[in-house]
Amino acid sequence: MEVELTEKTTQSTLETLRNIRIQKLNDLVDKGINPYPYTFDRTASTAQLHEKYKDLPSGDEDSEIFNVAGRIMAMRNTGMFIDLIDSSGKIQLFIHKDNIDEEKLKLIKLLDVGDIIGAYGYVRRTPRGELSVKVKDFKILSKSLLPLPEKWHGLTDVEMRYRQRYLDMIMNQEVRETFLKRSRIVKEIRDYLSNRGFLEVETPMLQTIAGGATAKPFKTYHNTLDMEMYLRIAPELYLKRLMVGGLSEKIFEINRSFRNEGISPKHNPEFTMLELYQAYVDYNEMMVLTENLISSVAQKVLGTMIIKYQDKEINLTPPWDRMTMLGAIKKYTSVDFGQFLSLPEASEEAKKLGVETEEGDKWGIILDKVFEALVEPHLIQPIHIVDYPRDISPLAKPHRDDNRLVERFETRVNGWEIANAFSELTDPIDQRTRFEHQVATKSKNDDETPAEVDYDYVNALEYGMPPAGGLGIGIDRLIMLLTDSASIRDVIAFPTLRPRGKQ
RNA sequence: GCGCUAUUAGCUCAGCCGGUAGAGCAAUCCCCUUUUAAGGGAGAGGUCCCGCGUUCGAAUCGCGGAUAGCGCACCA
Repeated sequence: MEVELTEKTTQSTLETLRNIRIQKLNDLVDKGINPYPYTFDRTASTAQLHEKYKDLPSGDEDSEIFNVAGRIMAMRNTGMFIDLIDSSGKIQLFIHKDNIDEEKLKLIKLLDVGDIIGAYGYVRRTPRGELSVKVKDFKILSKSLLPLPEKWHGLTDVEMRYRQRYLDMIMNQEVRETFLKRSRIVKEIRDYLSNRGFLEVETPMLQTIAGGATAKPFKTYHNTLDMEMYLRIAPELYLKRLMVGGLSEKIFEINRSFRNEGISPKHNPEFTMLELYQAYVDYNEMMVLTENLISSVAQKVLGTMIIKYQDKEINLTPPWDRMTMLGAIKKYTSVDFGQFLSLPEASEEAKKLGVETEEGDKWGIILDKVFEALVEPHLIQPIHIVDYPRDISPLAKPHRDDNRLVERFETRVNGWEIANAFSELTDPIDQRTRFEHQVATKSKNDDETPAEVDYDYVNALEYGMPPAGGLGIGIDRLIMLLTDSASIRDVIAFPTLRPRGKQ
Protein backbone atom coordinates (compact mmCIF):
# COMPACT_ATOMS: atom_id res chain seq x y z
CA MET A 1 0.00 0.00 0.00
CA GLU A 2 1.67 3.15 -1.16
CA VAL A 3 0.90 6.41 0.57
CA GLU A 4 0.07 9.26 -1.76
CA LEU A 5 2.16 12.37 -1.37
CA THR A 6 0.32 15.54 -0.55
CA GLU A 7 -0.72 17.14 -3.79
CA LYS A 8 -0.21 20.84 -3.57
CA THR A 9 1.21 23.38 -5.93
CA THR A 10 2.80 25.28 -3.08
CA GLN A 11 4.34 23.03 -0.48
CA SER A 12 5.27 24.38 2.88
CA THR A 13 8.61 23.36 4.29
CA LEU A 14 6.86 21.09 6.74
CA GLU A 15 4.99 19.34 3.95
CA THR A 16 8.24 18.86 2.09
CA LEU A 17 9.89 17.33 5.15
CA ARG A 18 6.85 15.12 5.68
CA ASN A 19 6.82 14.00 2.05
CA ILE A 20 10.48 12.98 2.27
CA ARG A 21 9.61 10.77 5.23
CA ILE A 22 6.58 9.33 3.47
CA GLN A 23 8.91 8.44 0.60
CA LYS A 24 11.12 6.58 3.08
CA LEU A 25 8.05 4.85 4.44
CA ASN A 26 7.13 3.75 0.91
CA ASP A 27 10.67 2.50 0.37
CA LEU A 28 10.31 0.35 3.49
CA VAL A 29 7.02 -1.07 2.23
CA ASP A 30 8.67 -1.82 -1.12
CA LYS A 31 11.28 -3.88 0.74
CA GLY A 32 8.50 -5.84 2.39
CA ILE A 33 8.97 -4.14 5.77
CA ASN A 34 5.91 -3.07 7.76
CA PRO A 35 6.73 0.35 9.17
CA TYR A 36 4.01 -0.11 11.80
CA PRO A 37 4.39 -3.68 13.08
CA TYR A 38 2.45 -5.25 15.93
CA THR A 39 4.83 -6.28 18.66
CA PHE A 40 8.39 -6.22 19.85
CA ASP A 41 9.78 -8.48 22.53
CA ARG A 42 11.52 -5.89 24.69
CA THR A 43 13.73 -7.51 27.33
CA ALA A 44 15.35 -4.51 29.00
CA SER A 45 14.72 -0.85 29.69
CA THR A 46 17.54 1.60 29.23
CA ALA A 47 17.59 2.21 32.98
CA GLN A 48 17.94 -1.53 33.65
CA LEU A 49 20.98 -1.66 31.37
CA HIS A 50 22.57 1.37 33.03
CA GLU A 51 21.97 -0.24 36.43
CA LYS A 52 23.27 -3.65 35.43
CA TYR A 53 26.38 -2.30 33.73
CA LYS A 54 27.19 0.70 35.89
CA ASP A 55 30.57 -0.86 36.80
CA LEU A 56 31.47 -2.03 33.29
CA PRO A 57 34.86 -0.47 32.46
CA SER A 58 35.34 1.64 29.35
CA GLY A 59 36.24 -0.45 26.35
CA ASP A 60 34.71 -3.64 27.85
CA GLU A 61 31.66 -5.52 26.66
CA ASP A 62 29.40 -8.32 27.86
CA SER A 63 27.99 -11.20 25.83
CA GLU A 64 24.40 -11.17 27.11
CA ILE A 65 21.88 -10.19 24.47
CA PHE A 66 19.12 -7.65 25.11
CA ASN A 67 16.24 -6.18 23.18
CA VAL A 68 15.72 -2.47 23.78
CA ALA A 69 13.09 -0.23 22.25
CA GLY A 70 12.42 3.47 22.11
CA ARG A 71 12.51 6.67 20.14
CA ILE A 72 15.49 7.92 18.15
CA MET A 73 16.52 11.32 19.53
CA ALA A 74 19.80 11.80 17.65
CA MET A 75 21.89 10.16 14.98
CA ARG A 76 25.63 10.75 14.65
CA ASN A 77 28.16 9.61 12.12
CA THR A 78 25.49 8.88 9.54
CA GLY A 79 23.58 6.64 11.88
CA MET A 80 26.53 4.75 13.34
CA PHE A 81 25.55 6.19 16.72
CA ILE A 82 21.94 6.57 17.75
CA ASP A 83 20.55 8.05 20.96
CA LEU A 84 17.52 6.04 21.97
CA ILE A 85 15.12 7.11 24.72
CA ASP A 86 12.47 5.14 26.52
CA SER A 87 10.40 6.11 29.54
CA SER A 88 13.23 5.18 31.88
CA GLY A 89 16.06 7.08 30.22
CA LYS A 90 18.49 7.04 27.33
CA ILE A 91 21.08 4.74 25.84
CA GLN A 92 23.36 4.92 22.82
CA LEU A 93 23.08 2.39 20.04
CA PHE A 94 26.25 1.53 18.16
CA ILE A 95 25.52 0.22 14.71
CA HIS A 96 28.68 -0.86 12.91
CA LYS A 97 29.10 -2.73 9.65
CA ASP A 98 31.21 -5.40 11.36
CA ASN A 99 28.22 -6.46 13.48
CA ILE A 100 25.25 -6.23 11.19
CA ASP A 101 23.96 -7.47 7.85
CA GLU A 102 24.87 -5.35 4.87
CA GLU A 103 21.19 -5.16 3.86
CA LYS A 104 20.19 -4.06 7.37
CA LEU A 105 22.91 -1.44 7.37
CA LYS A 106 21.36 0.14 4.29
CA LEU A 107 18.07 0.52 6.16
CA ILE A 108 19.66 3.14 8.39
CA LYS A 109 19.29 5.58 5.52
CA LEU A 110 15.54 5.20 5.92
CA LEU A 111 15.61 6.04 9.64
CA ASP A 112 14.91 9.49 11.00
CA VAL A 113 15.12 11.20 14.33
CA GLY A 114 11.74 10.56 15.92
CA ASP A 115 11.31 7.00 14.67
CA ILE A 116 10.58 4.31 17.22
CA ILE A 117 12.80 1.27 16.78
CA GLY A 118 13.69 -1.91 18.58
CA ALA A 119 17.32 -3.09 18.66
CA TYR A 120 18.98 -6.39 19.48
CA GLY A 121 22.53 -6.66 20.71
CA TYR A 122 24.92 -6.77 23.64
CA VAL A 123 26.21 -4.05 25.90
CA ARG A 124 29.55 -2.37 25.51
CA ARG A 125 31.02 0.71 27.12
CA THR A 126 32.92 2.77 24.57
CA PRO A 127 36.47 3.90 25.22
CA ARG A 128 35.02 7.34 25.94
CA GLY A 129 32.80 5.90 28.66
CA GLU A 130 29.41 5.86 26.95
CA LEU A 131 27.33 2.78 27.68
CA SER A 132 26.04 1.48 24.35
CA VAL A 133 24.13 -1.38 22.82
CA LYS A 134 26.26 -2.90 20.08
CA VAL A 135 23.51 -3.64 17.63
CA LYS A 136 23.35 -6.93 15.73
CA ASP A 137 19.90 -6.27 14.34
CA PHE A 138 17.15 -3.70 14.58
CA LYS A 139 13.50 -3.30 13.62
CA ILE A 140 11.44 -0.27 12.81
CA LEU A 141 8.48 -0.14 15.19
CA SER A 142 6.93 3.13 14.09
CA LYS A 143 7.96 5.43 11.27
CA SER A 144 7.68 9.07 12.31
CA LEU A 145 6.47 11.45 9.61
CA LEU A 146 6.99 14.80 11.31
CA PRO A 147 10.27 16.35 12.42
CA LEU A 148 10.91 16.78 16.14
CA PRO A 149 11.98 20.13 17.55
CA GLU A 150 15.66 20.97 17.61
CA LYS A 151 17.84 18.70 19.71
CA TRP A 152 19.76 21.39 21.58
CA HIS A 153 17.19 23.98 22.63
CA GLY A 154 14.30 21.52 22.47
CA LEU A 155 10.75 22.77 22.58
CA THR A 156 10.45 26.01 24.53
CA ASP A 157 7.37 27.67 23.05
CA VAL A 158 4.96 27.47 26.00
CA GLU A 159 1.87 27.47 23.85
CA MET A 160 3.07 24.54 21.80
CA ARG A 161 4.21 22.75 24.96
CA TYR A 162 0.66 22.88 26.31
CA ARG A 163 -1.13 22.22 23.03
CA GLN A 164 1.15 19.38 22.00
CA ARG A 165 2.13 17.97 25.36
CA TYR A 166 3.36 14.79 23.70
CA LEU A 167 6.12 16.84 22.03
CA ASP A 168 6.90 18.50 25.35
CA MET A 169 7.25 15.07 26.92
CA ILE A 170 9.41 13.70 24.12
CA MET A 171 11.75 16.69 24.23
CA ASN A 172 11.84 17.60 27.91
CA GLN A 173 12.82 14.95 30.39
CA GLU A 174 11.83 17.12 33.37
CA VAL A 175 8.28 17.28 32.04
CA ARG A 176 8.09 13.50 32.03
CA GLU A 177 9.45 13.50 35.58
CA THR A 178 6.81 15.99 36.74
CA PHE A 179 3.97 13.86 35.44
CA LEU A 180 5.52 10.68 36.79
CA LYS A 181 5.66 12.40 40.17
CA ARG A 182 2.07 13.50 39.81
CA SER A 183 1.05 9.91 39.32
CA ARG A 184 3.08 8.74 42.32
CA ILE A 185 1.72 11.50 44.56
CA VAL A 186 -1.87 10.59 43.79
CA LYS A 187 -1.10 6.92 44.32
CA GLU A 188 0.52 7.62 47.70
CA ILE A 189 -2.50 9.66 48.78
CA ARG A 190 -4.77 6.78 47.86
CA ASP A 191 -2.57 4.28 49.65
CA TYR A 192 -2.28 6.47 52.74
CA LEU A 193 -6.03 6.84 53.03
CA SER A 194 -6.86 3.25 52.11
CA ASN A 195 -4.39 1.98 54.70
CA ARG A 196 -6.27 3.99 57.33
CA GLY A 197 -9.65 2.56 56.49
CA PHE A 198 -10.93 5.21 54.07
CA LEU A 199 -13.14 3.89 51.31
CA GLU A 200 -12.74 5.43 47.86
CA VAL A 201 -16.06 6.40 46.27
CA GLU A 202 -17.31 8.25 43.20
CA THR A 203 -20.13 10.76 43.13
CA PRO A 204 -21.85 12.64 40.28
CA MET A 205 -20.03 15.23 38.22
CA LEU A 206 -23.26 15.97 36.38
CA GLN A 207 -25.54 17.64 38.86
CA THR A 208 -28.87 19.43 38.72
CA ILE A 209 -27.89 21.84 41.48
CA ALA A 210 -24.21 22.74 41.65
CA GLY A 211 -23.58 23.00 45.36
CA GLY A 212 -20.92 22.44 47.97
CA ALA A 213 -18.96 25.59 47.21
CA THR A 214 -19.36 29.16 46.11
CA ALA A 215 -18.38 29.20 42.45
CA LYS A 216 -19.77 29.73 38.98
CA PRO A 217 -20.60 26.36 37.40
CA PHE A 218 -20.44 25.16 33.80
CA LYS A 219 -23.84 24.62 32.34
CA THR A 220 -24.70 21.72 30.08
CA TYR A 221 -27.74 19.95 28.76
CA HIS A 222 -29.13 16.44 28.81
CA ASN A 223 -31.15 15.67 25.66
CA THR A 224 -33.31 12.74 26.73
CA LEU A 225 -34.15 14.20 30.11
CA ASP A 226 -34.57 17.57 28.41
CA MET A 227 -33.01 19.50 31.21
CA GLU A 228 -30.10 21.71 32.08
CA MET A 229 -27.37 20.22 34.18
CA TYR A 230 -24.23 21.54 35.77
CA LEU A 231 -20.73 20.20 36.03
CA ARG A 232 -20.01 19.90 39.71
CA ILE A 233 -18.11 22.61 41.52
CA ALA A 234 -17.50 20.26 44.46
CA PRO A 235 -18.40 16.68 45.43
CA GLU A 236 -19.19 17.70 49.00
CA LEU A 237 -22.97 17.36 49.20
CA TYR A 238 -22.99 13.92 47.60
CA LEU A 239 -20.16 12.63 49.77
CA LYS A 240 -22.09 13.71 52.84
CA ARG A 241 -25.19 11.90 51.52
CA LEU A 242 -22.98 8.81 51.55
CA MET A 243 -22.09 9.60 55.16
CA VAL A 244 -25.81 9.67 55.93
CA GLY A 245 -26.10 6.32 54.20
CA GLY A 246 -23.38 4.93 56.42
CA LEU A 247 -21.53 3.32 53.52
CA SER A 248 -18.37 3.68 55.57
CA GLU A 249 -17.31 5.82 58.54
CA LYS A 250 -14.44 7.06 56.39
CA ILE A 251 -14.79 7.92 52.70
CA PHE A 252 -12.84 9.87 50.13
CA GLU A 253 -12.99 10.85 46.49
CA ILE A 254 -10.18 12.10 44.26
CA ASN A 255 -11.55 13.53 41.05
CA ARG A 256 -12.28 16.54 38.93
CA SER A 257 -14.39 19.54 39.75
CA PHE A 258 -15.15 22.36 37.34
CA ARG A 259 -15.41 26.08 37.91
CA ASN A 260 -16.35 28.54 35.23
CA GLU A 261 -13.97 31.24 36.35
CA GLY A 262 -10.76 32.94 35.41
CA ILE A 263 -7.66 31.07 34.28
CA SER A 264 -4.35 31.85 35.91
CA PRO A 265 -1.07 30.19 36.86
CA LYS A 266 -2.97 28.77 39.83
CA HIS A 267 -6.39 28.12 38.25
CA ASN A 268 -7.53 25.71 35.56
CA PRO A 269 -11.25 25.37 34.76
CA GLU A 270 -11.08 21.68 35.62
CA PHE A 271 -9.00 20.72 38.59
CA THR A 272 -8.51 17.72 40.83
CA MET A 273 -9.64 17.72 44.41
CA LEU A 274 -9.43 15.29 47.25
CA GLU A 275 -12.38 15.37 49.59
CA LEU A 276 -12.68 13.08 52.58
CA TYR A 277 -15.08 12.65 55.47
CA GLN A 278 -14.55 10.88 58.74
CA ALA A 279 -17.38 10.18 61.16
CA TYR A 280 -17.21 10.94 64.88
CA VAL A 281 -14.32 13.41 64.68
CA ASP A 282 -14.12 17.19 64.35
CA TYR A 283 -11.86 19.62 62.53
CA ASN A 284 -9.04 19.13 65.04
CA GLU A 285 -8.63 15.59 63.77
CA MET A 286 -8.64 16.92 60.18
CA MET A 287 -5.67 19.18 60.97
CA VAL A 288 -3.64 16.25 62.16
CA LEU A 289 -4.71 14.19 59.16
CA THR A 290 -3.83 17.01 56.73
CA GLU A 291 -0.28 17.47 57.97
CA ASN A 292 0.39 13.76 58.36
CA LEU A 293 -0.96 12.98 54.90
CA ILE A 294 0.94 15.69 53.06
CA SER A 295 4.23 15.25 54.91
CA SER A 296 4.06 11.49 54.50
CA VAL A 297 3.42 11.77 50.77
CA ALA A 298 6.36 14.16 50.42
CA GLN A 299 8.58 11.74 52.32
CA LYS A 300 7.50 8.81 50.15
CA VAL A 301 7.70 10.52 46.78
CA LEU A 302 10.52 13.00 47.31
CA GLY A 303 12.37 11.29 50.12
CA THR A 304 12.21 14.42 52.28
CA MET A 305 9.78 16.65 54.12
CA ILE A 306 11.85 19.74 53.42
CA ILE A 307 11.03 20.88 49.92
CA LYS A 308 12.28 23.64 47.67
CA TYR A 309 9.68 25.74 45.90
CA GLN A 310 11.07 28.29 43.47
CA ASP A 311 13.59 30.14 45.70
CA LYS A 312 11.97 29.17 49.01
CA GLU A 313 12.53 26.31 51.39
CA ILE A 314 9.37 24.87 52.93
CA ASN A 315 9.45 22.48 55.86
CA LEU A 316 6.51 20.08 55.84
CA THR A 317 7.56 18.22 58.99
CA PRO A 318 4.56 17.97 61.32
CA PRO A 319 3.16 19.32 63.55
CA TRP A 320 2.29 22.50 61.67
CA ASP A 321 1.62 25.89 63.22
CA ARG A 322 -1.93 26.87 64.07
CA MET A 323 -3.31 30.35 64.38
CA THR A 324 -6.86 31.63 64.50
CA MET A 325 -7.92 33.82 61.62
CA LEU A 326 -8.57 36.76 63.95
CA GLY A 327 -5.26 36.13 65.68
CA ALA A 328 -3.37 36.03 62.39
CA ILE A 329 -4.93 39.29 61.28
CA LYS A 330 -4.08 40.87 64.61
CA LYS A 331 -0.50 39.62 64.35
CA TYR A 332 0.13 41.09 60.91
CA THR A 333 -2.02 44.25 61.08
CA SER A 334 -2.15 44.98 64.82
CA VAL A 335 -5.90 45.35 64.44
CA ASP A 336 -8.19 43.14 66.52
CA PHE A 337 -11.26 42.63 64.35
CA GLY A 338 -12.73 40.55 67.13
CA GLN A 339 -13.59 43.87 68.77
CA PHE A 340 -15.10 45.45 65.69
CA LEU A 341 -18.34 43.62 65.60
CA SER A 342 -20.50 45.97 63.60
CA LEU A 343 -20.25 46.17 59.88
CA PRO A 344 -19.47 49.90 59.62
CA GLU A 345 -16.72 49.54 62.20
CA ALA A 346 -15.11 46.58 60.47
CA SER A 347 -15.38 48.27 57.09
CA GLU A 348 -13.80 51.42 58.48
CA GLU A 349 -10.89 49.48 59.98
CA ALA A 350 -10.33 47.64 56.70
CA LYS A 351 -10.23 50.92 54.85
CA LYS A 352 -7.62 52.26 57.28
CA LEU A 353 -5.49 49.25 56.40
CA GLY A 354 -5.84 50.06 52.72
CA VAL A 355 -8.20 47.18 51.94
CA GLU A 356 -11.10 48.05 49.65
CA THR A 357 -14.47 46.72 50.67
CA GLU A 358 -17.75 46.76 48.78
CA GLU A 359 -21.27 47.73 49.62
CA GLY A 360 -23.01 44.64 50.92
CA ASP A 361 -19.85 42.91 52.15
CA LYS A 362 -20.61 40.98 55.28
CA TRP A 363 -18.39 41.04 58.35
CA GLY A 364 -16.82 37.73 57.38
CA ILE A 365 -16.13 38.86 53.84
CA ILE A 366 -14.36 41.97 55.08
CA LEU A 367 -12.28 39.80 57.38
CA ASP A 368 -11.46 37.49 54.49
CA LYS A 369 -10.36 40.40 52.30
CA VAL A 370 -8.10 41.80 55.00
CA PHE A 371 -6.67 38.35 55.56
CA GLU A 372 -5.96 37.72 51.89
CA ALA A 373 -4.35 41.09 51.31
CA LEU A 374 -2.25 41.48 54.43
CA VAL A 375 -1.77 38.10 56.07
CA GLU A 376 -1.66 35.47 53.34
CA PRO A 377 1.60 36.66 51.72
CA HIS A 378 3.41 36.02 55.02
CA LEU A 379 2.28 32.42 55.37
CA ILE A 380 5.03 30.59 53.52
CA GLN A 381 5.60 27.75 55.99
CA PRO A 382 2.66 25.38 56.51
CA ILE A 383 0.07 26.72 58.90
CA HIS A 384 -3.54 25.96 59.76
CA ILE A 385 -5.64 29.10 59.90
CA VAL A 386 -8.41 28.23 62.30
CA ASP A 387 -11.94 29.45 62.99
CA TYR A 388 -13.55 31.24 60.09
CA PRO A 389 -16.40 33.74 60.04
CA ARG A 390 -19.77 32.08 59.97
CA ASP A 391 -21.18 34.11 57.08
CA ILE A 392 -18.66 32.77 54.54
CA SER A 393 -18.97 29.14 55.65
CA PRO A 394 -22.50 27.76 55.16
CA LEU A 395 -21.49 24.09 55.50
CA ALA A 396 -19.52 24.21 58.74
CA LYS A 397 -20.71 23.71 62.30
CA PRO A 398 -20.95 26.79 64.49
CA HIS A 399 -17.93 27.29 66.71
CA ARG A 400 -18.64 25.77 70.10
CA ASP A 401 -17.21 28.88 71.87
CA ASP A 402 -18.03 31.79 69.56
CA ASN A 403 -21.23 32.02 67.54
CA ARG A 404 -19.79 34.51 65.01
CA LEU A 405 -17.41 31.80 63.90
CA VAL A 406 -17.50 28.28 62.57
CA GLU A 407 -15.20 25.33 63.14
CA ARG A 408 -13.31 25.57 59.93
CA PHE A 409 -9.65 25.83 59.01
CA GLU A 410 -7.70 26.47 55.85
CA THR A 411 -4.17 25.19 55.57
CA ARG A 412 -1.78 27.62 53.91
CA VAL A 413 1.50 26.64 52.33
CA ASN A 414 3.51 29.13 50.31
CA GLY A 415 0.61 31.53 50.84
CA TRP A 416 -1.78 29.23 48.96
CA GLU A 417 -4.86 27.55 50.27
CA ILE A 418 -3.90 23.89 50.16
CA ALA A 419 -6.63 22.47 52.37
CA ASN A 420 -10.04 23.54 53.61
CA ALA A 421 -11.82 21.61 56.34
CA PHE A 422 -14.64 21.81 58.84
CA SER A 423 -16.48 20.18 61.60
CA GLU A 424 -19.29 19.39 59.19
CA LEU A 425 -22.65 21.00 59.77
CA THR A 426 -25.04 18.13 60.51
CA ASP A 427 -27.97 20.07 61.97
CA PRO A 428 -30.61 19.89 59.20
CA ILE A 429 -32.63 22.81 60.52
CA ASP A 430 -29.61 25.09 60.73
CA GLN A 431 -28.50 23.89 57.29
CA ARG A 432 -31.91 24.59 55.79
CA THR A 433 -31.96 28.07 57.32
CA ARG A 434 -28.49 28.89 56.03
CA PHE A 435 -29.22 27.67 52.50
CA GLU A 436 -32.51 29.56 52.36
CA HIS A 437 -30.90 32.70 53.69
CA GLN A 438 -28.10 32.32 51.14
CA VAL A 439 -30.53 32.03 48.24
CA ALA A 440 -32.78 34.80 49.55
CA THR A 441 -29.94 37.30 49.92
CA LYS A 442 -28.25 36.37 46.64
CA SER A 443 -27.71 39.56 44.70
CA LYS A 444 -28.40 39.93 40.98
CA ASN A 445 -24.84 39.91 39.72
CA ASP A 446 -23.84 37.06 42.03
CA ASP A 447 -23.53 34.06 39.74
CA GLU A 448 -21.57 32.02 42.27
CA THR A 449 -24.08 31.37 45.03
CA PRO A 450 -26.34 28.43 44.16
CA ALA A 451 -29.62 29.62 42.67
CA GLU A 452 -31.77 27.19 44.60
CA VAL A 453 -31.67 25.30 47.85
CA ASP A 454 -30.64 21.67 47.59
CA TYR A 455 -33.59 20.37 49.56
CA ASP A 456 -32.72 16.80 48.72
CA TYR A 457 -29.48 17.27 50.62
CA VAL A 458 -31.27 18.90 53.55
CA ASN A 459 -33.70 16.01 53.46
CA ALA A 460 -30.81 13.55 53.69
CA LEU A 461 -29.50 15.40 56.73
CA GLU A 462 -32.91 15.11 58.34
CA TYR A 463 -32.43 11.35 58.51
CA GLY A 464 -29.33 12.07 60.57
CA MET A 465 -25.66 12.33 59.64
CA PRO A 466 -23.07 11.36 62.23
CA PRO A 467 -20.79 14.12 63.51
CA ALA A 468 -17.90 14.26 61.05
CA GLY A 469 -14.78 16.06 60.03
CA GLY A 470 -14.48 16.88 56.34
CA LEU A 471 -11.39 17.89 54.39
CA GLY A 472 -10.69 19.13 50.88
CA ILE A 473 -7.22 19.32 49.35
CA GLY A 474 -6.40 20.93 46.01
CA ILE A 475 -4.35 18.19 44.38
CA ASP A 476 -2.98 20.26 41.51
CA ARG A 477 -1.59 22.89 43.86
CA LEU A 478 -0.15 20.27 46.14
CA ILE A 479 1.58 18.77 43.11
CA MET A 480 2.84 22.20 42.07
CA LEU A 481 4.50 22.52 45.47
CA LEU A 482 5.96 19.04 45.45
CA THR A 483 7.28 19.31 41.89
CA ASP A 484 8.48 22.91 42.13
CA SER A 485 6.18 23.93 39.27
CA ALA A 486 5.45 27.63 38.74
CA SER A 487 2.19 27.13 36.87
CA ILE A 488 -0.76 24.78 37.30
CA ARG A 489 -0.43 24.15 33.55
CA ASP A 490 2.86 22.44 34.27
CA VAL A 491 1.12 19.77 36.36
CA ILE A 492 -1.99 19.30 34.19
CA ALA A 493 -1.10 17.35 31.08
CA PHE A 494 -3.67 19.04 28.87
CA PRO A 495 -4.62 22.40 30.37
CA THR A 496 -7.63 24.26 29.04
CA LEU A 497 -6.73 26.47 26.05
CA ARG A 498 -8.68 28.15 23.29
CA PRO A 499 -8.51 26.13 20.08
CA ARG A 500 -6.29 27.44 17.32
CA GLY A 501 -7.58 27.94 13.81
CA LYS A 502 -4.72 26.04 12.25
CA GLN A 503 -1.87 24.04 13.61
C1' G B 1 -13.13 40.98 31.71
C1' C B 2 -8.91 44.93 31.90
C1' G B 3 -3.50 46.10 31.35
C1' C B 4 1.55 44.85 29.70
C1' U B 5 4.48 41.70 26.53
C1' A B 6 5.25 38.15 22.64
C1' U B 7 4.17 35.96 17.61
C1' U B 8 9.94 35.94 11.52
C1' A B 9 12.06 28.71 7.99
C1' G B 10 9.87 22.20 10.97
C1' C B 11 12.62 23.91 15.88
C1' U B 12 15.76 27.80 18.59
C1' C B 13 16.54 32.77 17.50
C1' A B 14 18.79 37.48 14.85
C1' G B 15 16.97 41.53 11.84
C1' C B 16 12.74 46.70 14.06
C1' C B 17 15.51 54.97 13.68
C1' G B 18 10.72 52.07 6.89
C1' G B 19 14.34 50.14 1.20
C1' U B 20 10.07 43.40 0.39
C1' A B 21 14.69 38.62 5.07
C1' G B 22 19.42 35.89 7.96
C1' A B 23 22.03 32.21 11.35
C1' G B 24 22.35 27.50 13.99
C1' C B 25 19.90 22.81 14.30
C1' A B 26 16.79 19.45 11.40
C1' A B 27 15.99 17.88 6.19
C1' U B 28 18.51 16.86 0.88
C1' C B 29 23.12 15.55 -1.96
C1' C B 30 28.55 14.58 -1.62
C1' C B 31 32.98 13.43 1.52
C1' C B 32 34.71 11.30 6.21
C1' U B 33 33.80 7.23 9.83
C1' U B 34 34.29 4.95 17.30
C1' U B 35 30.75 9.73 17.74
C1' U B 36 28.78 12.76 22.31
C1' A B 37 25.21 19.58 19.87
C1' A B 38 30.46 14.40 15.56
C1' G B 39 33.20 16.90 11.38
C1' G B 40 34.00 19.09 6.10
C1' G B 41 31.49 20.77 1.52
C1' A B 42 27.19 22.13 -1.68
C1' G B 43 22.45 23.46 -2.72
C1' A B 44 17.42 24.12 -0.95
C1' G B 45 13.70 25.86 2.31
C1' G B 46 9.57 31.99 4.23
C1' U B 47 1.39 34.43 3.34
C1' C B 48 7.90 37.84 8.62
C1' C B 49 0.24 35.53 13.12
C1' C B 50 -4.29 37.79 10.24
C1' G B 51 -6.80 42.26 8.23
C1' C B 52 -7.01 47.44 7.21
C1' G B 53 -4.33 51.96 6.97
C1' U B 54 0.04 55.60 6.48
C1' U B 55 3.93 55.68 2.66
C1' C B 56 6.95 55.80 -3.73
C1' G B 57 8.03 51.54 -0.54
C1' A B 58 5.97 48.02 5.72
C1' A B 59 8.72 42.10 9.07
C1' U B 60 9.76 47.22 10.89
C1' C B 61 5.06 52.76 11.88
C1' G B 62 -0.65 53.28 13.22
C1' C B 63 -5.52 50.99 14.08
C1' G B 64 -8.47 46.51 14.55
C1' G B 65 -8.42 41.18 15.33
C1' A B 66 -6.35 36.06 16.76
C1' U B 67 -3.54 33.06 20.12
C1' A B 68 -0.32 32.73 24.26
C1' G B 69 2.51 34.28 28.74
C1' C B 70 2.51 37.46 32.96
C1' G B 71 -0.06 41.01 36.22
C1' C B 72 -4.95 42.71 38.15
C1' A B 73 -10.08 41.14 39.09
C1' C B 74 -12.82 36.28 40.51
C1' C B 75 -11.68 31.90 42.74
C1' A B 76 -9.10 26.47 44.78
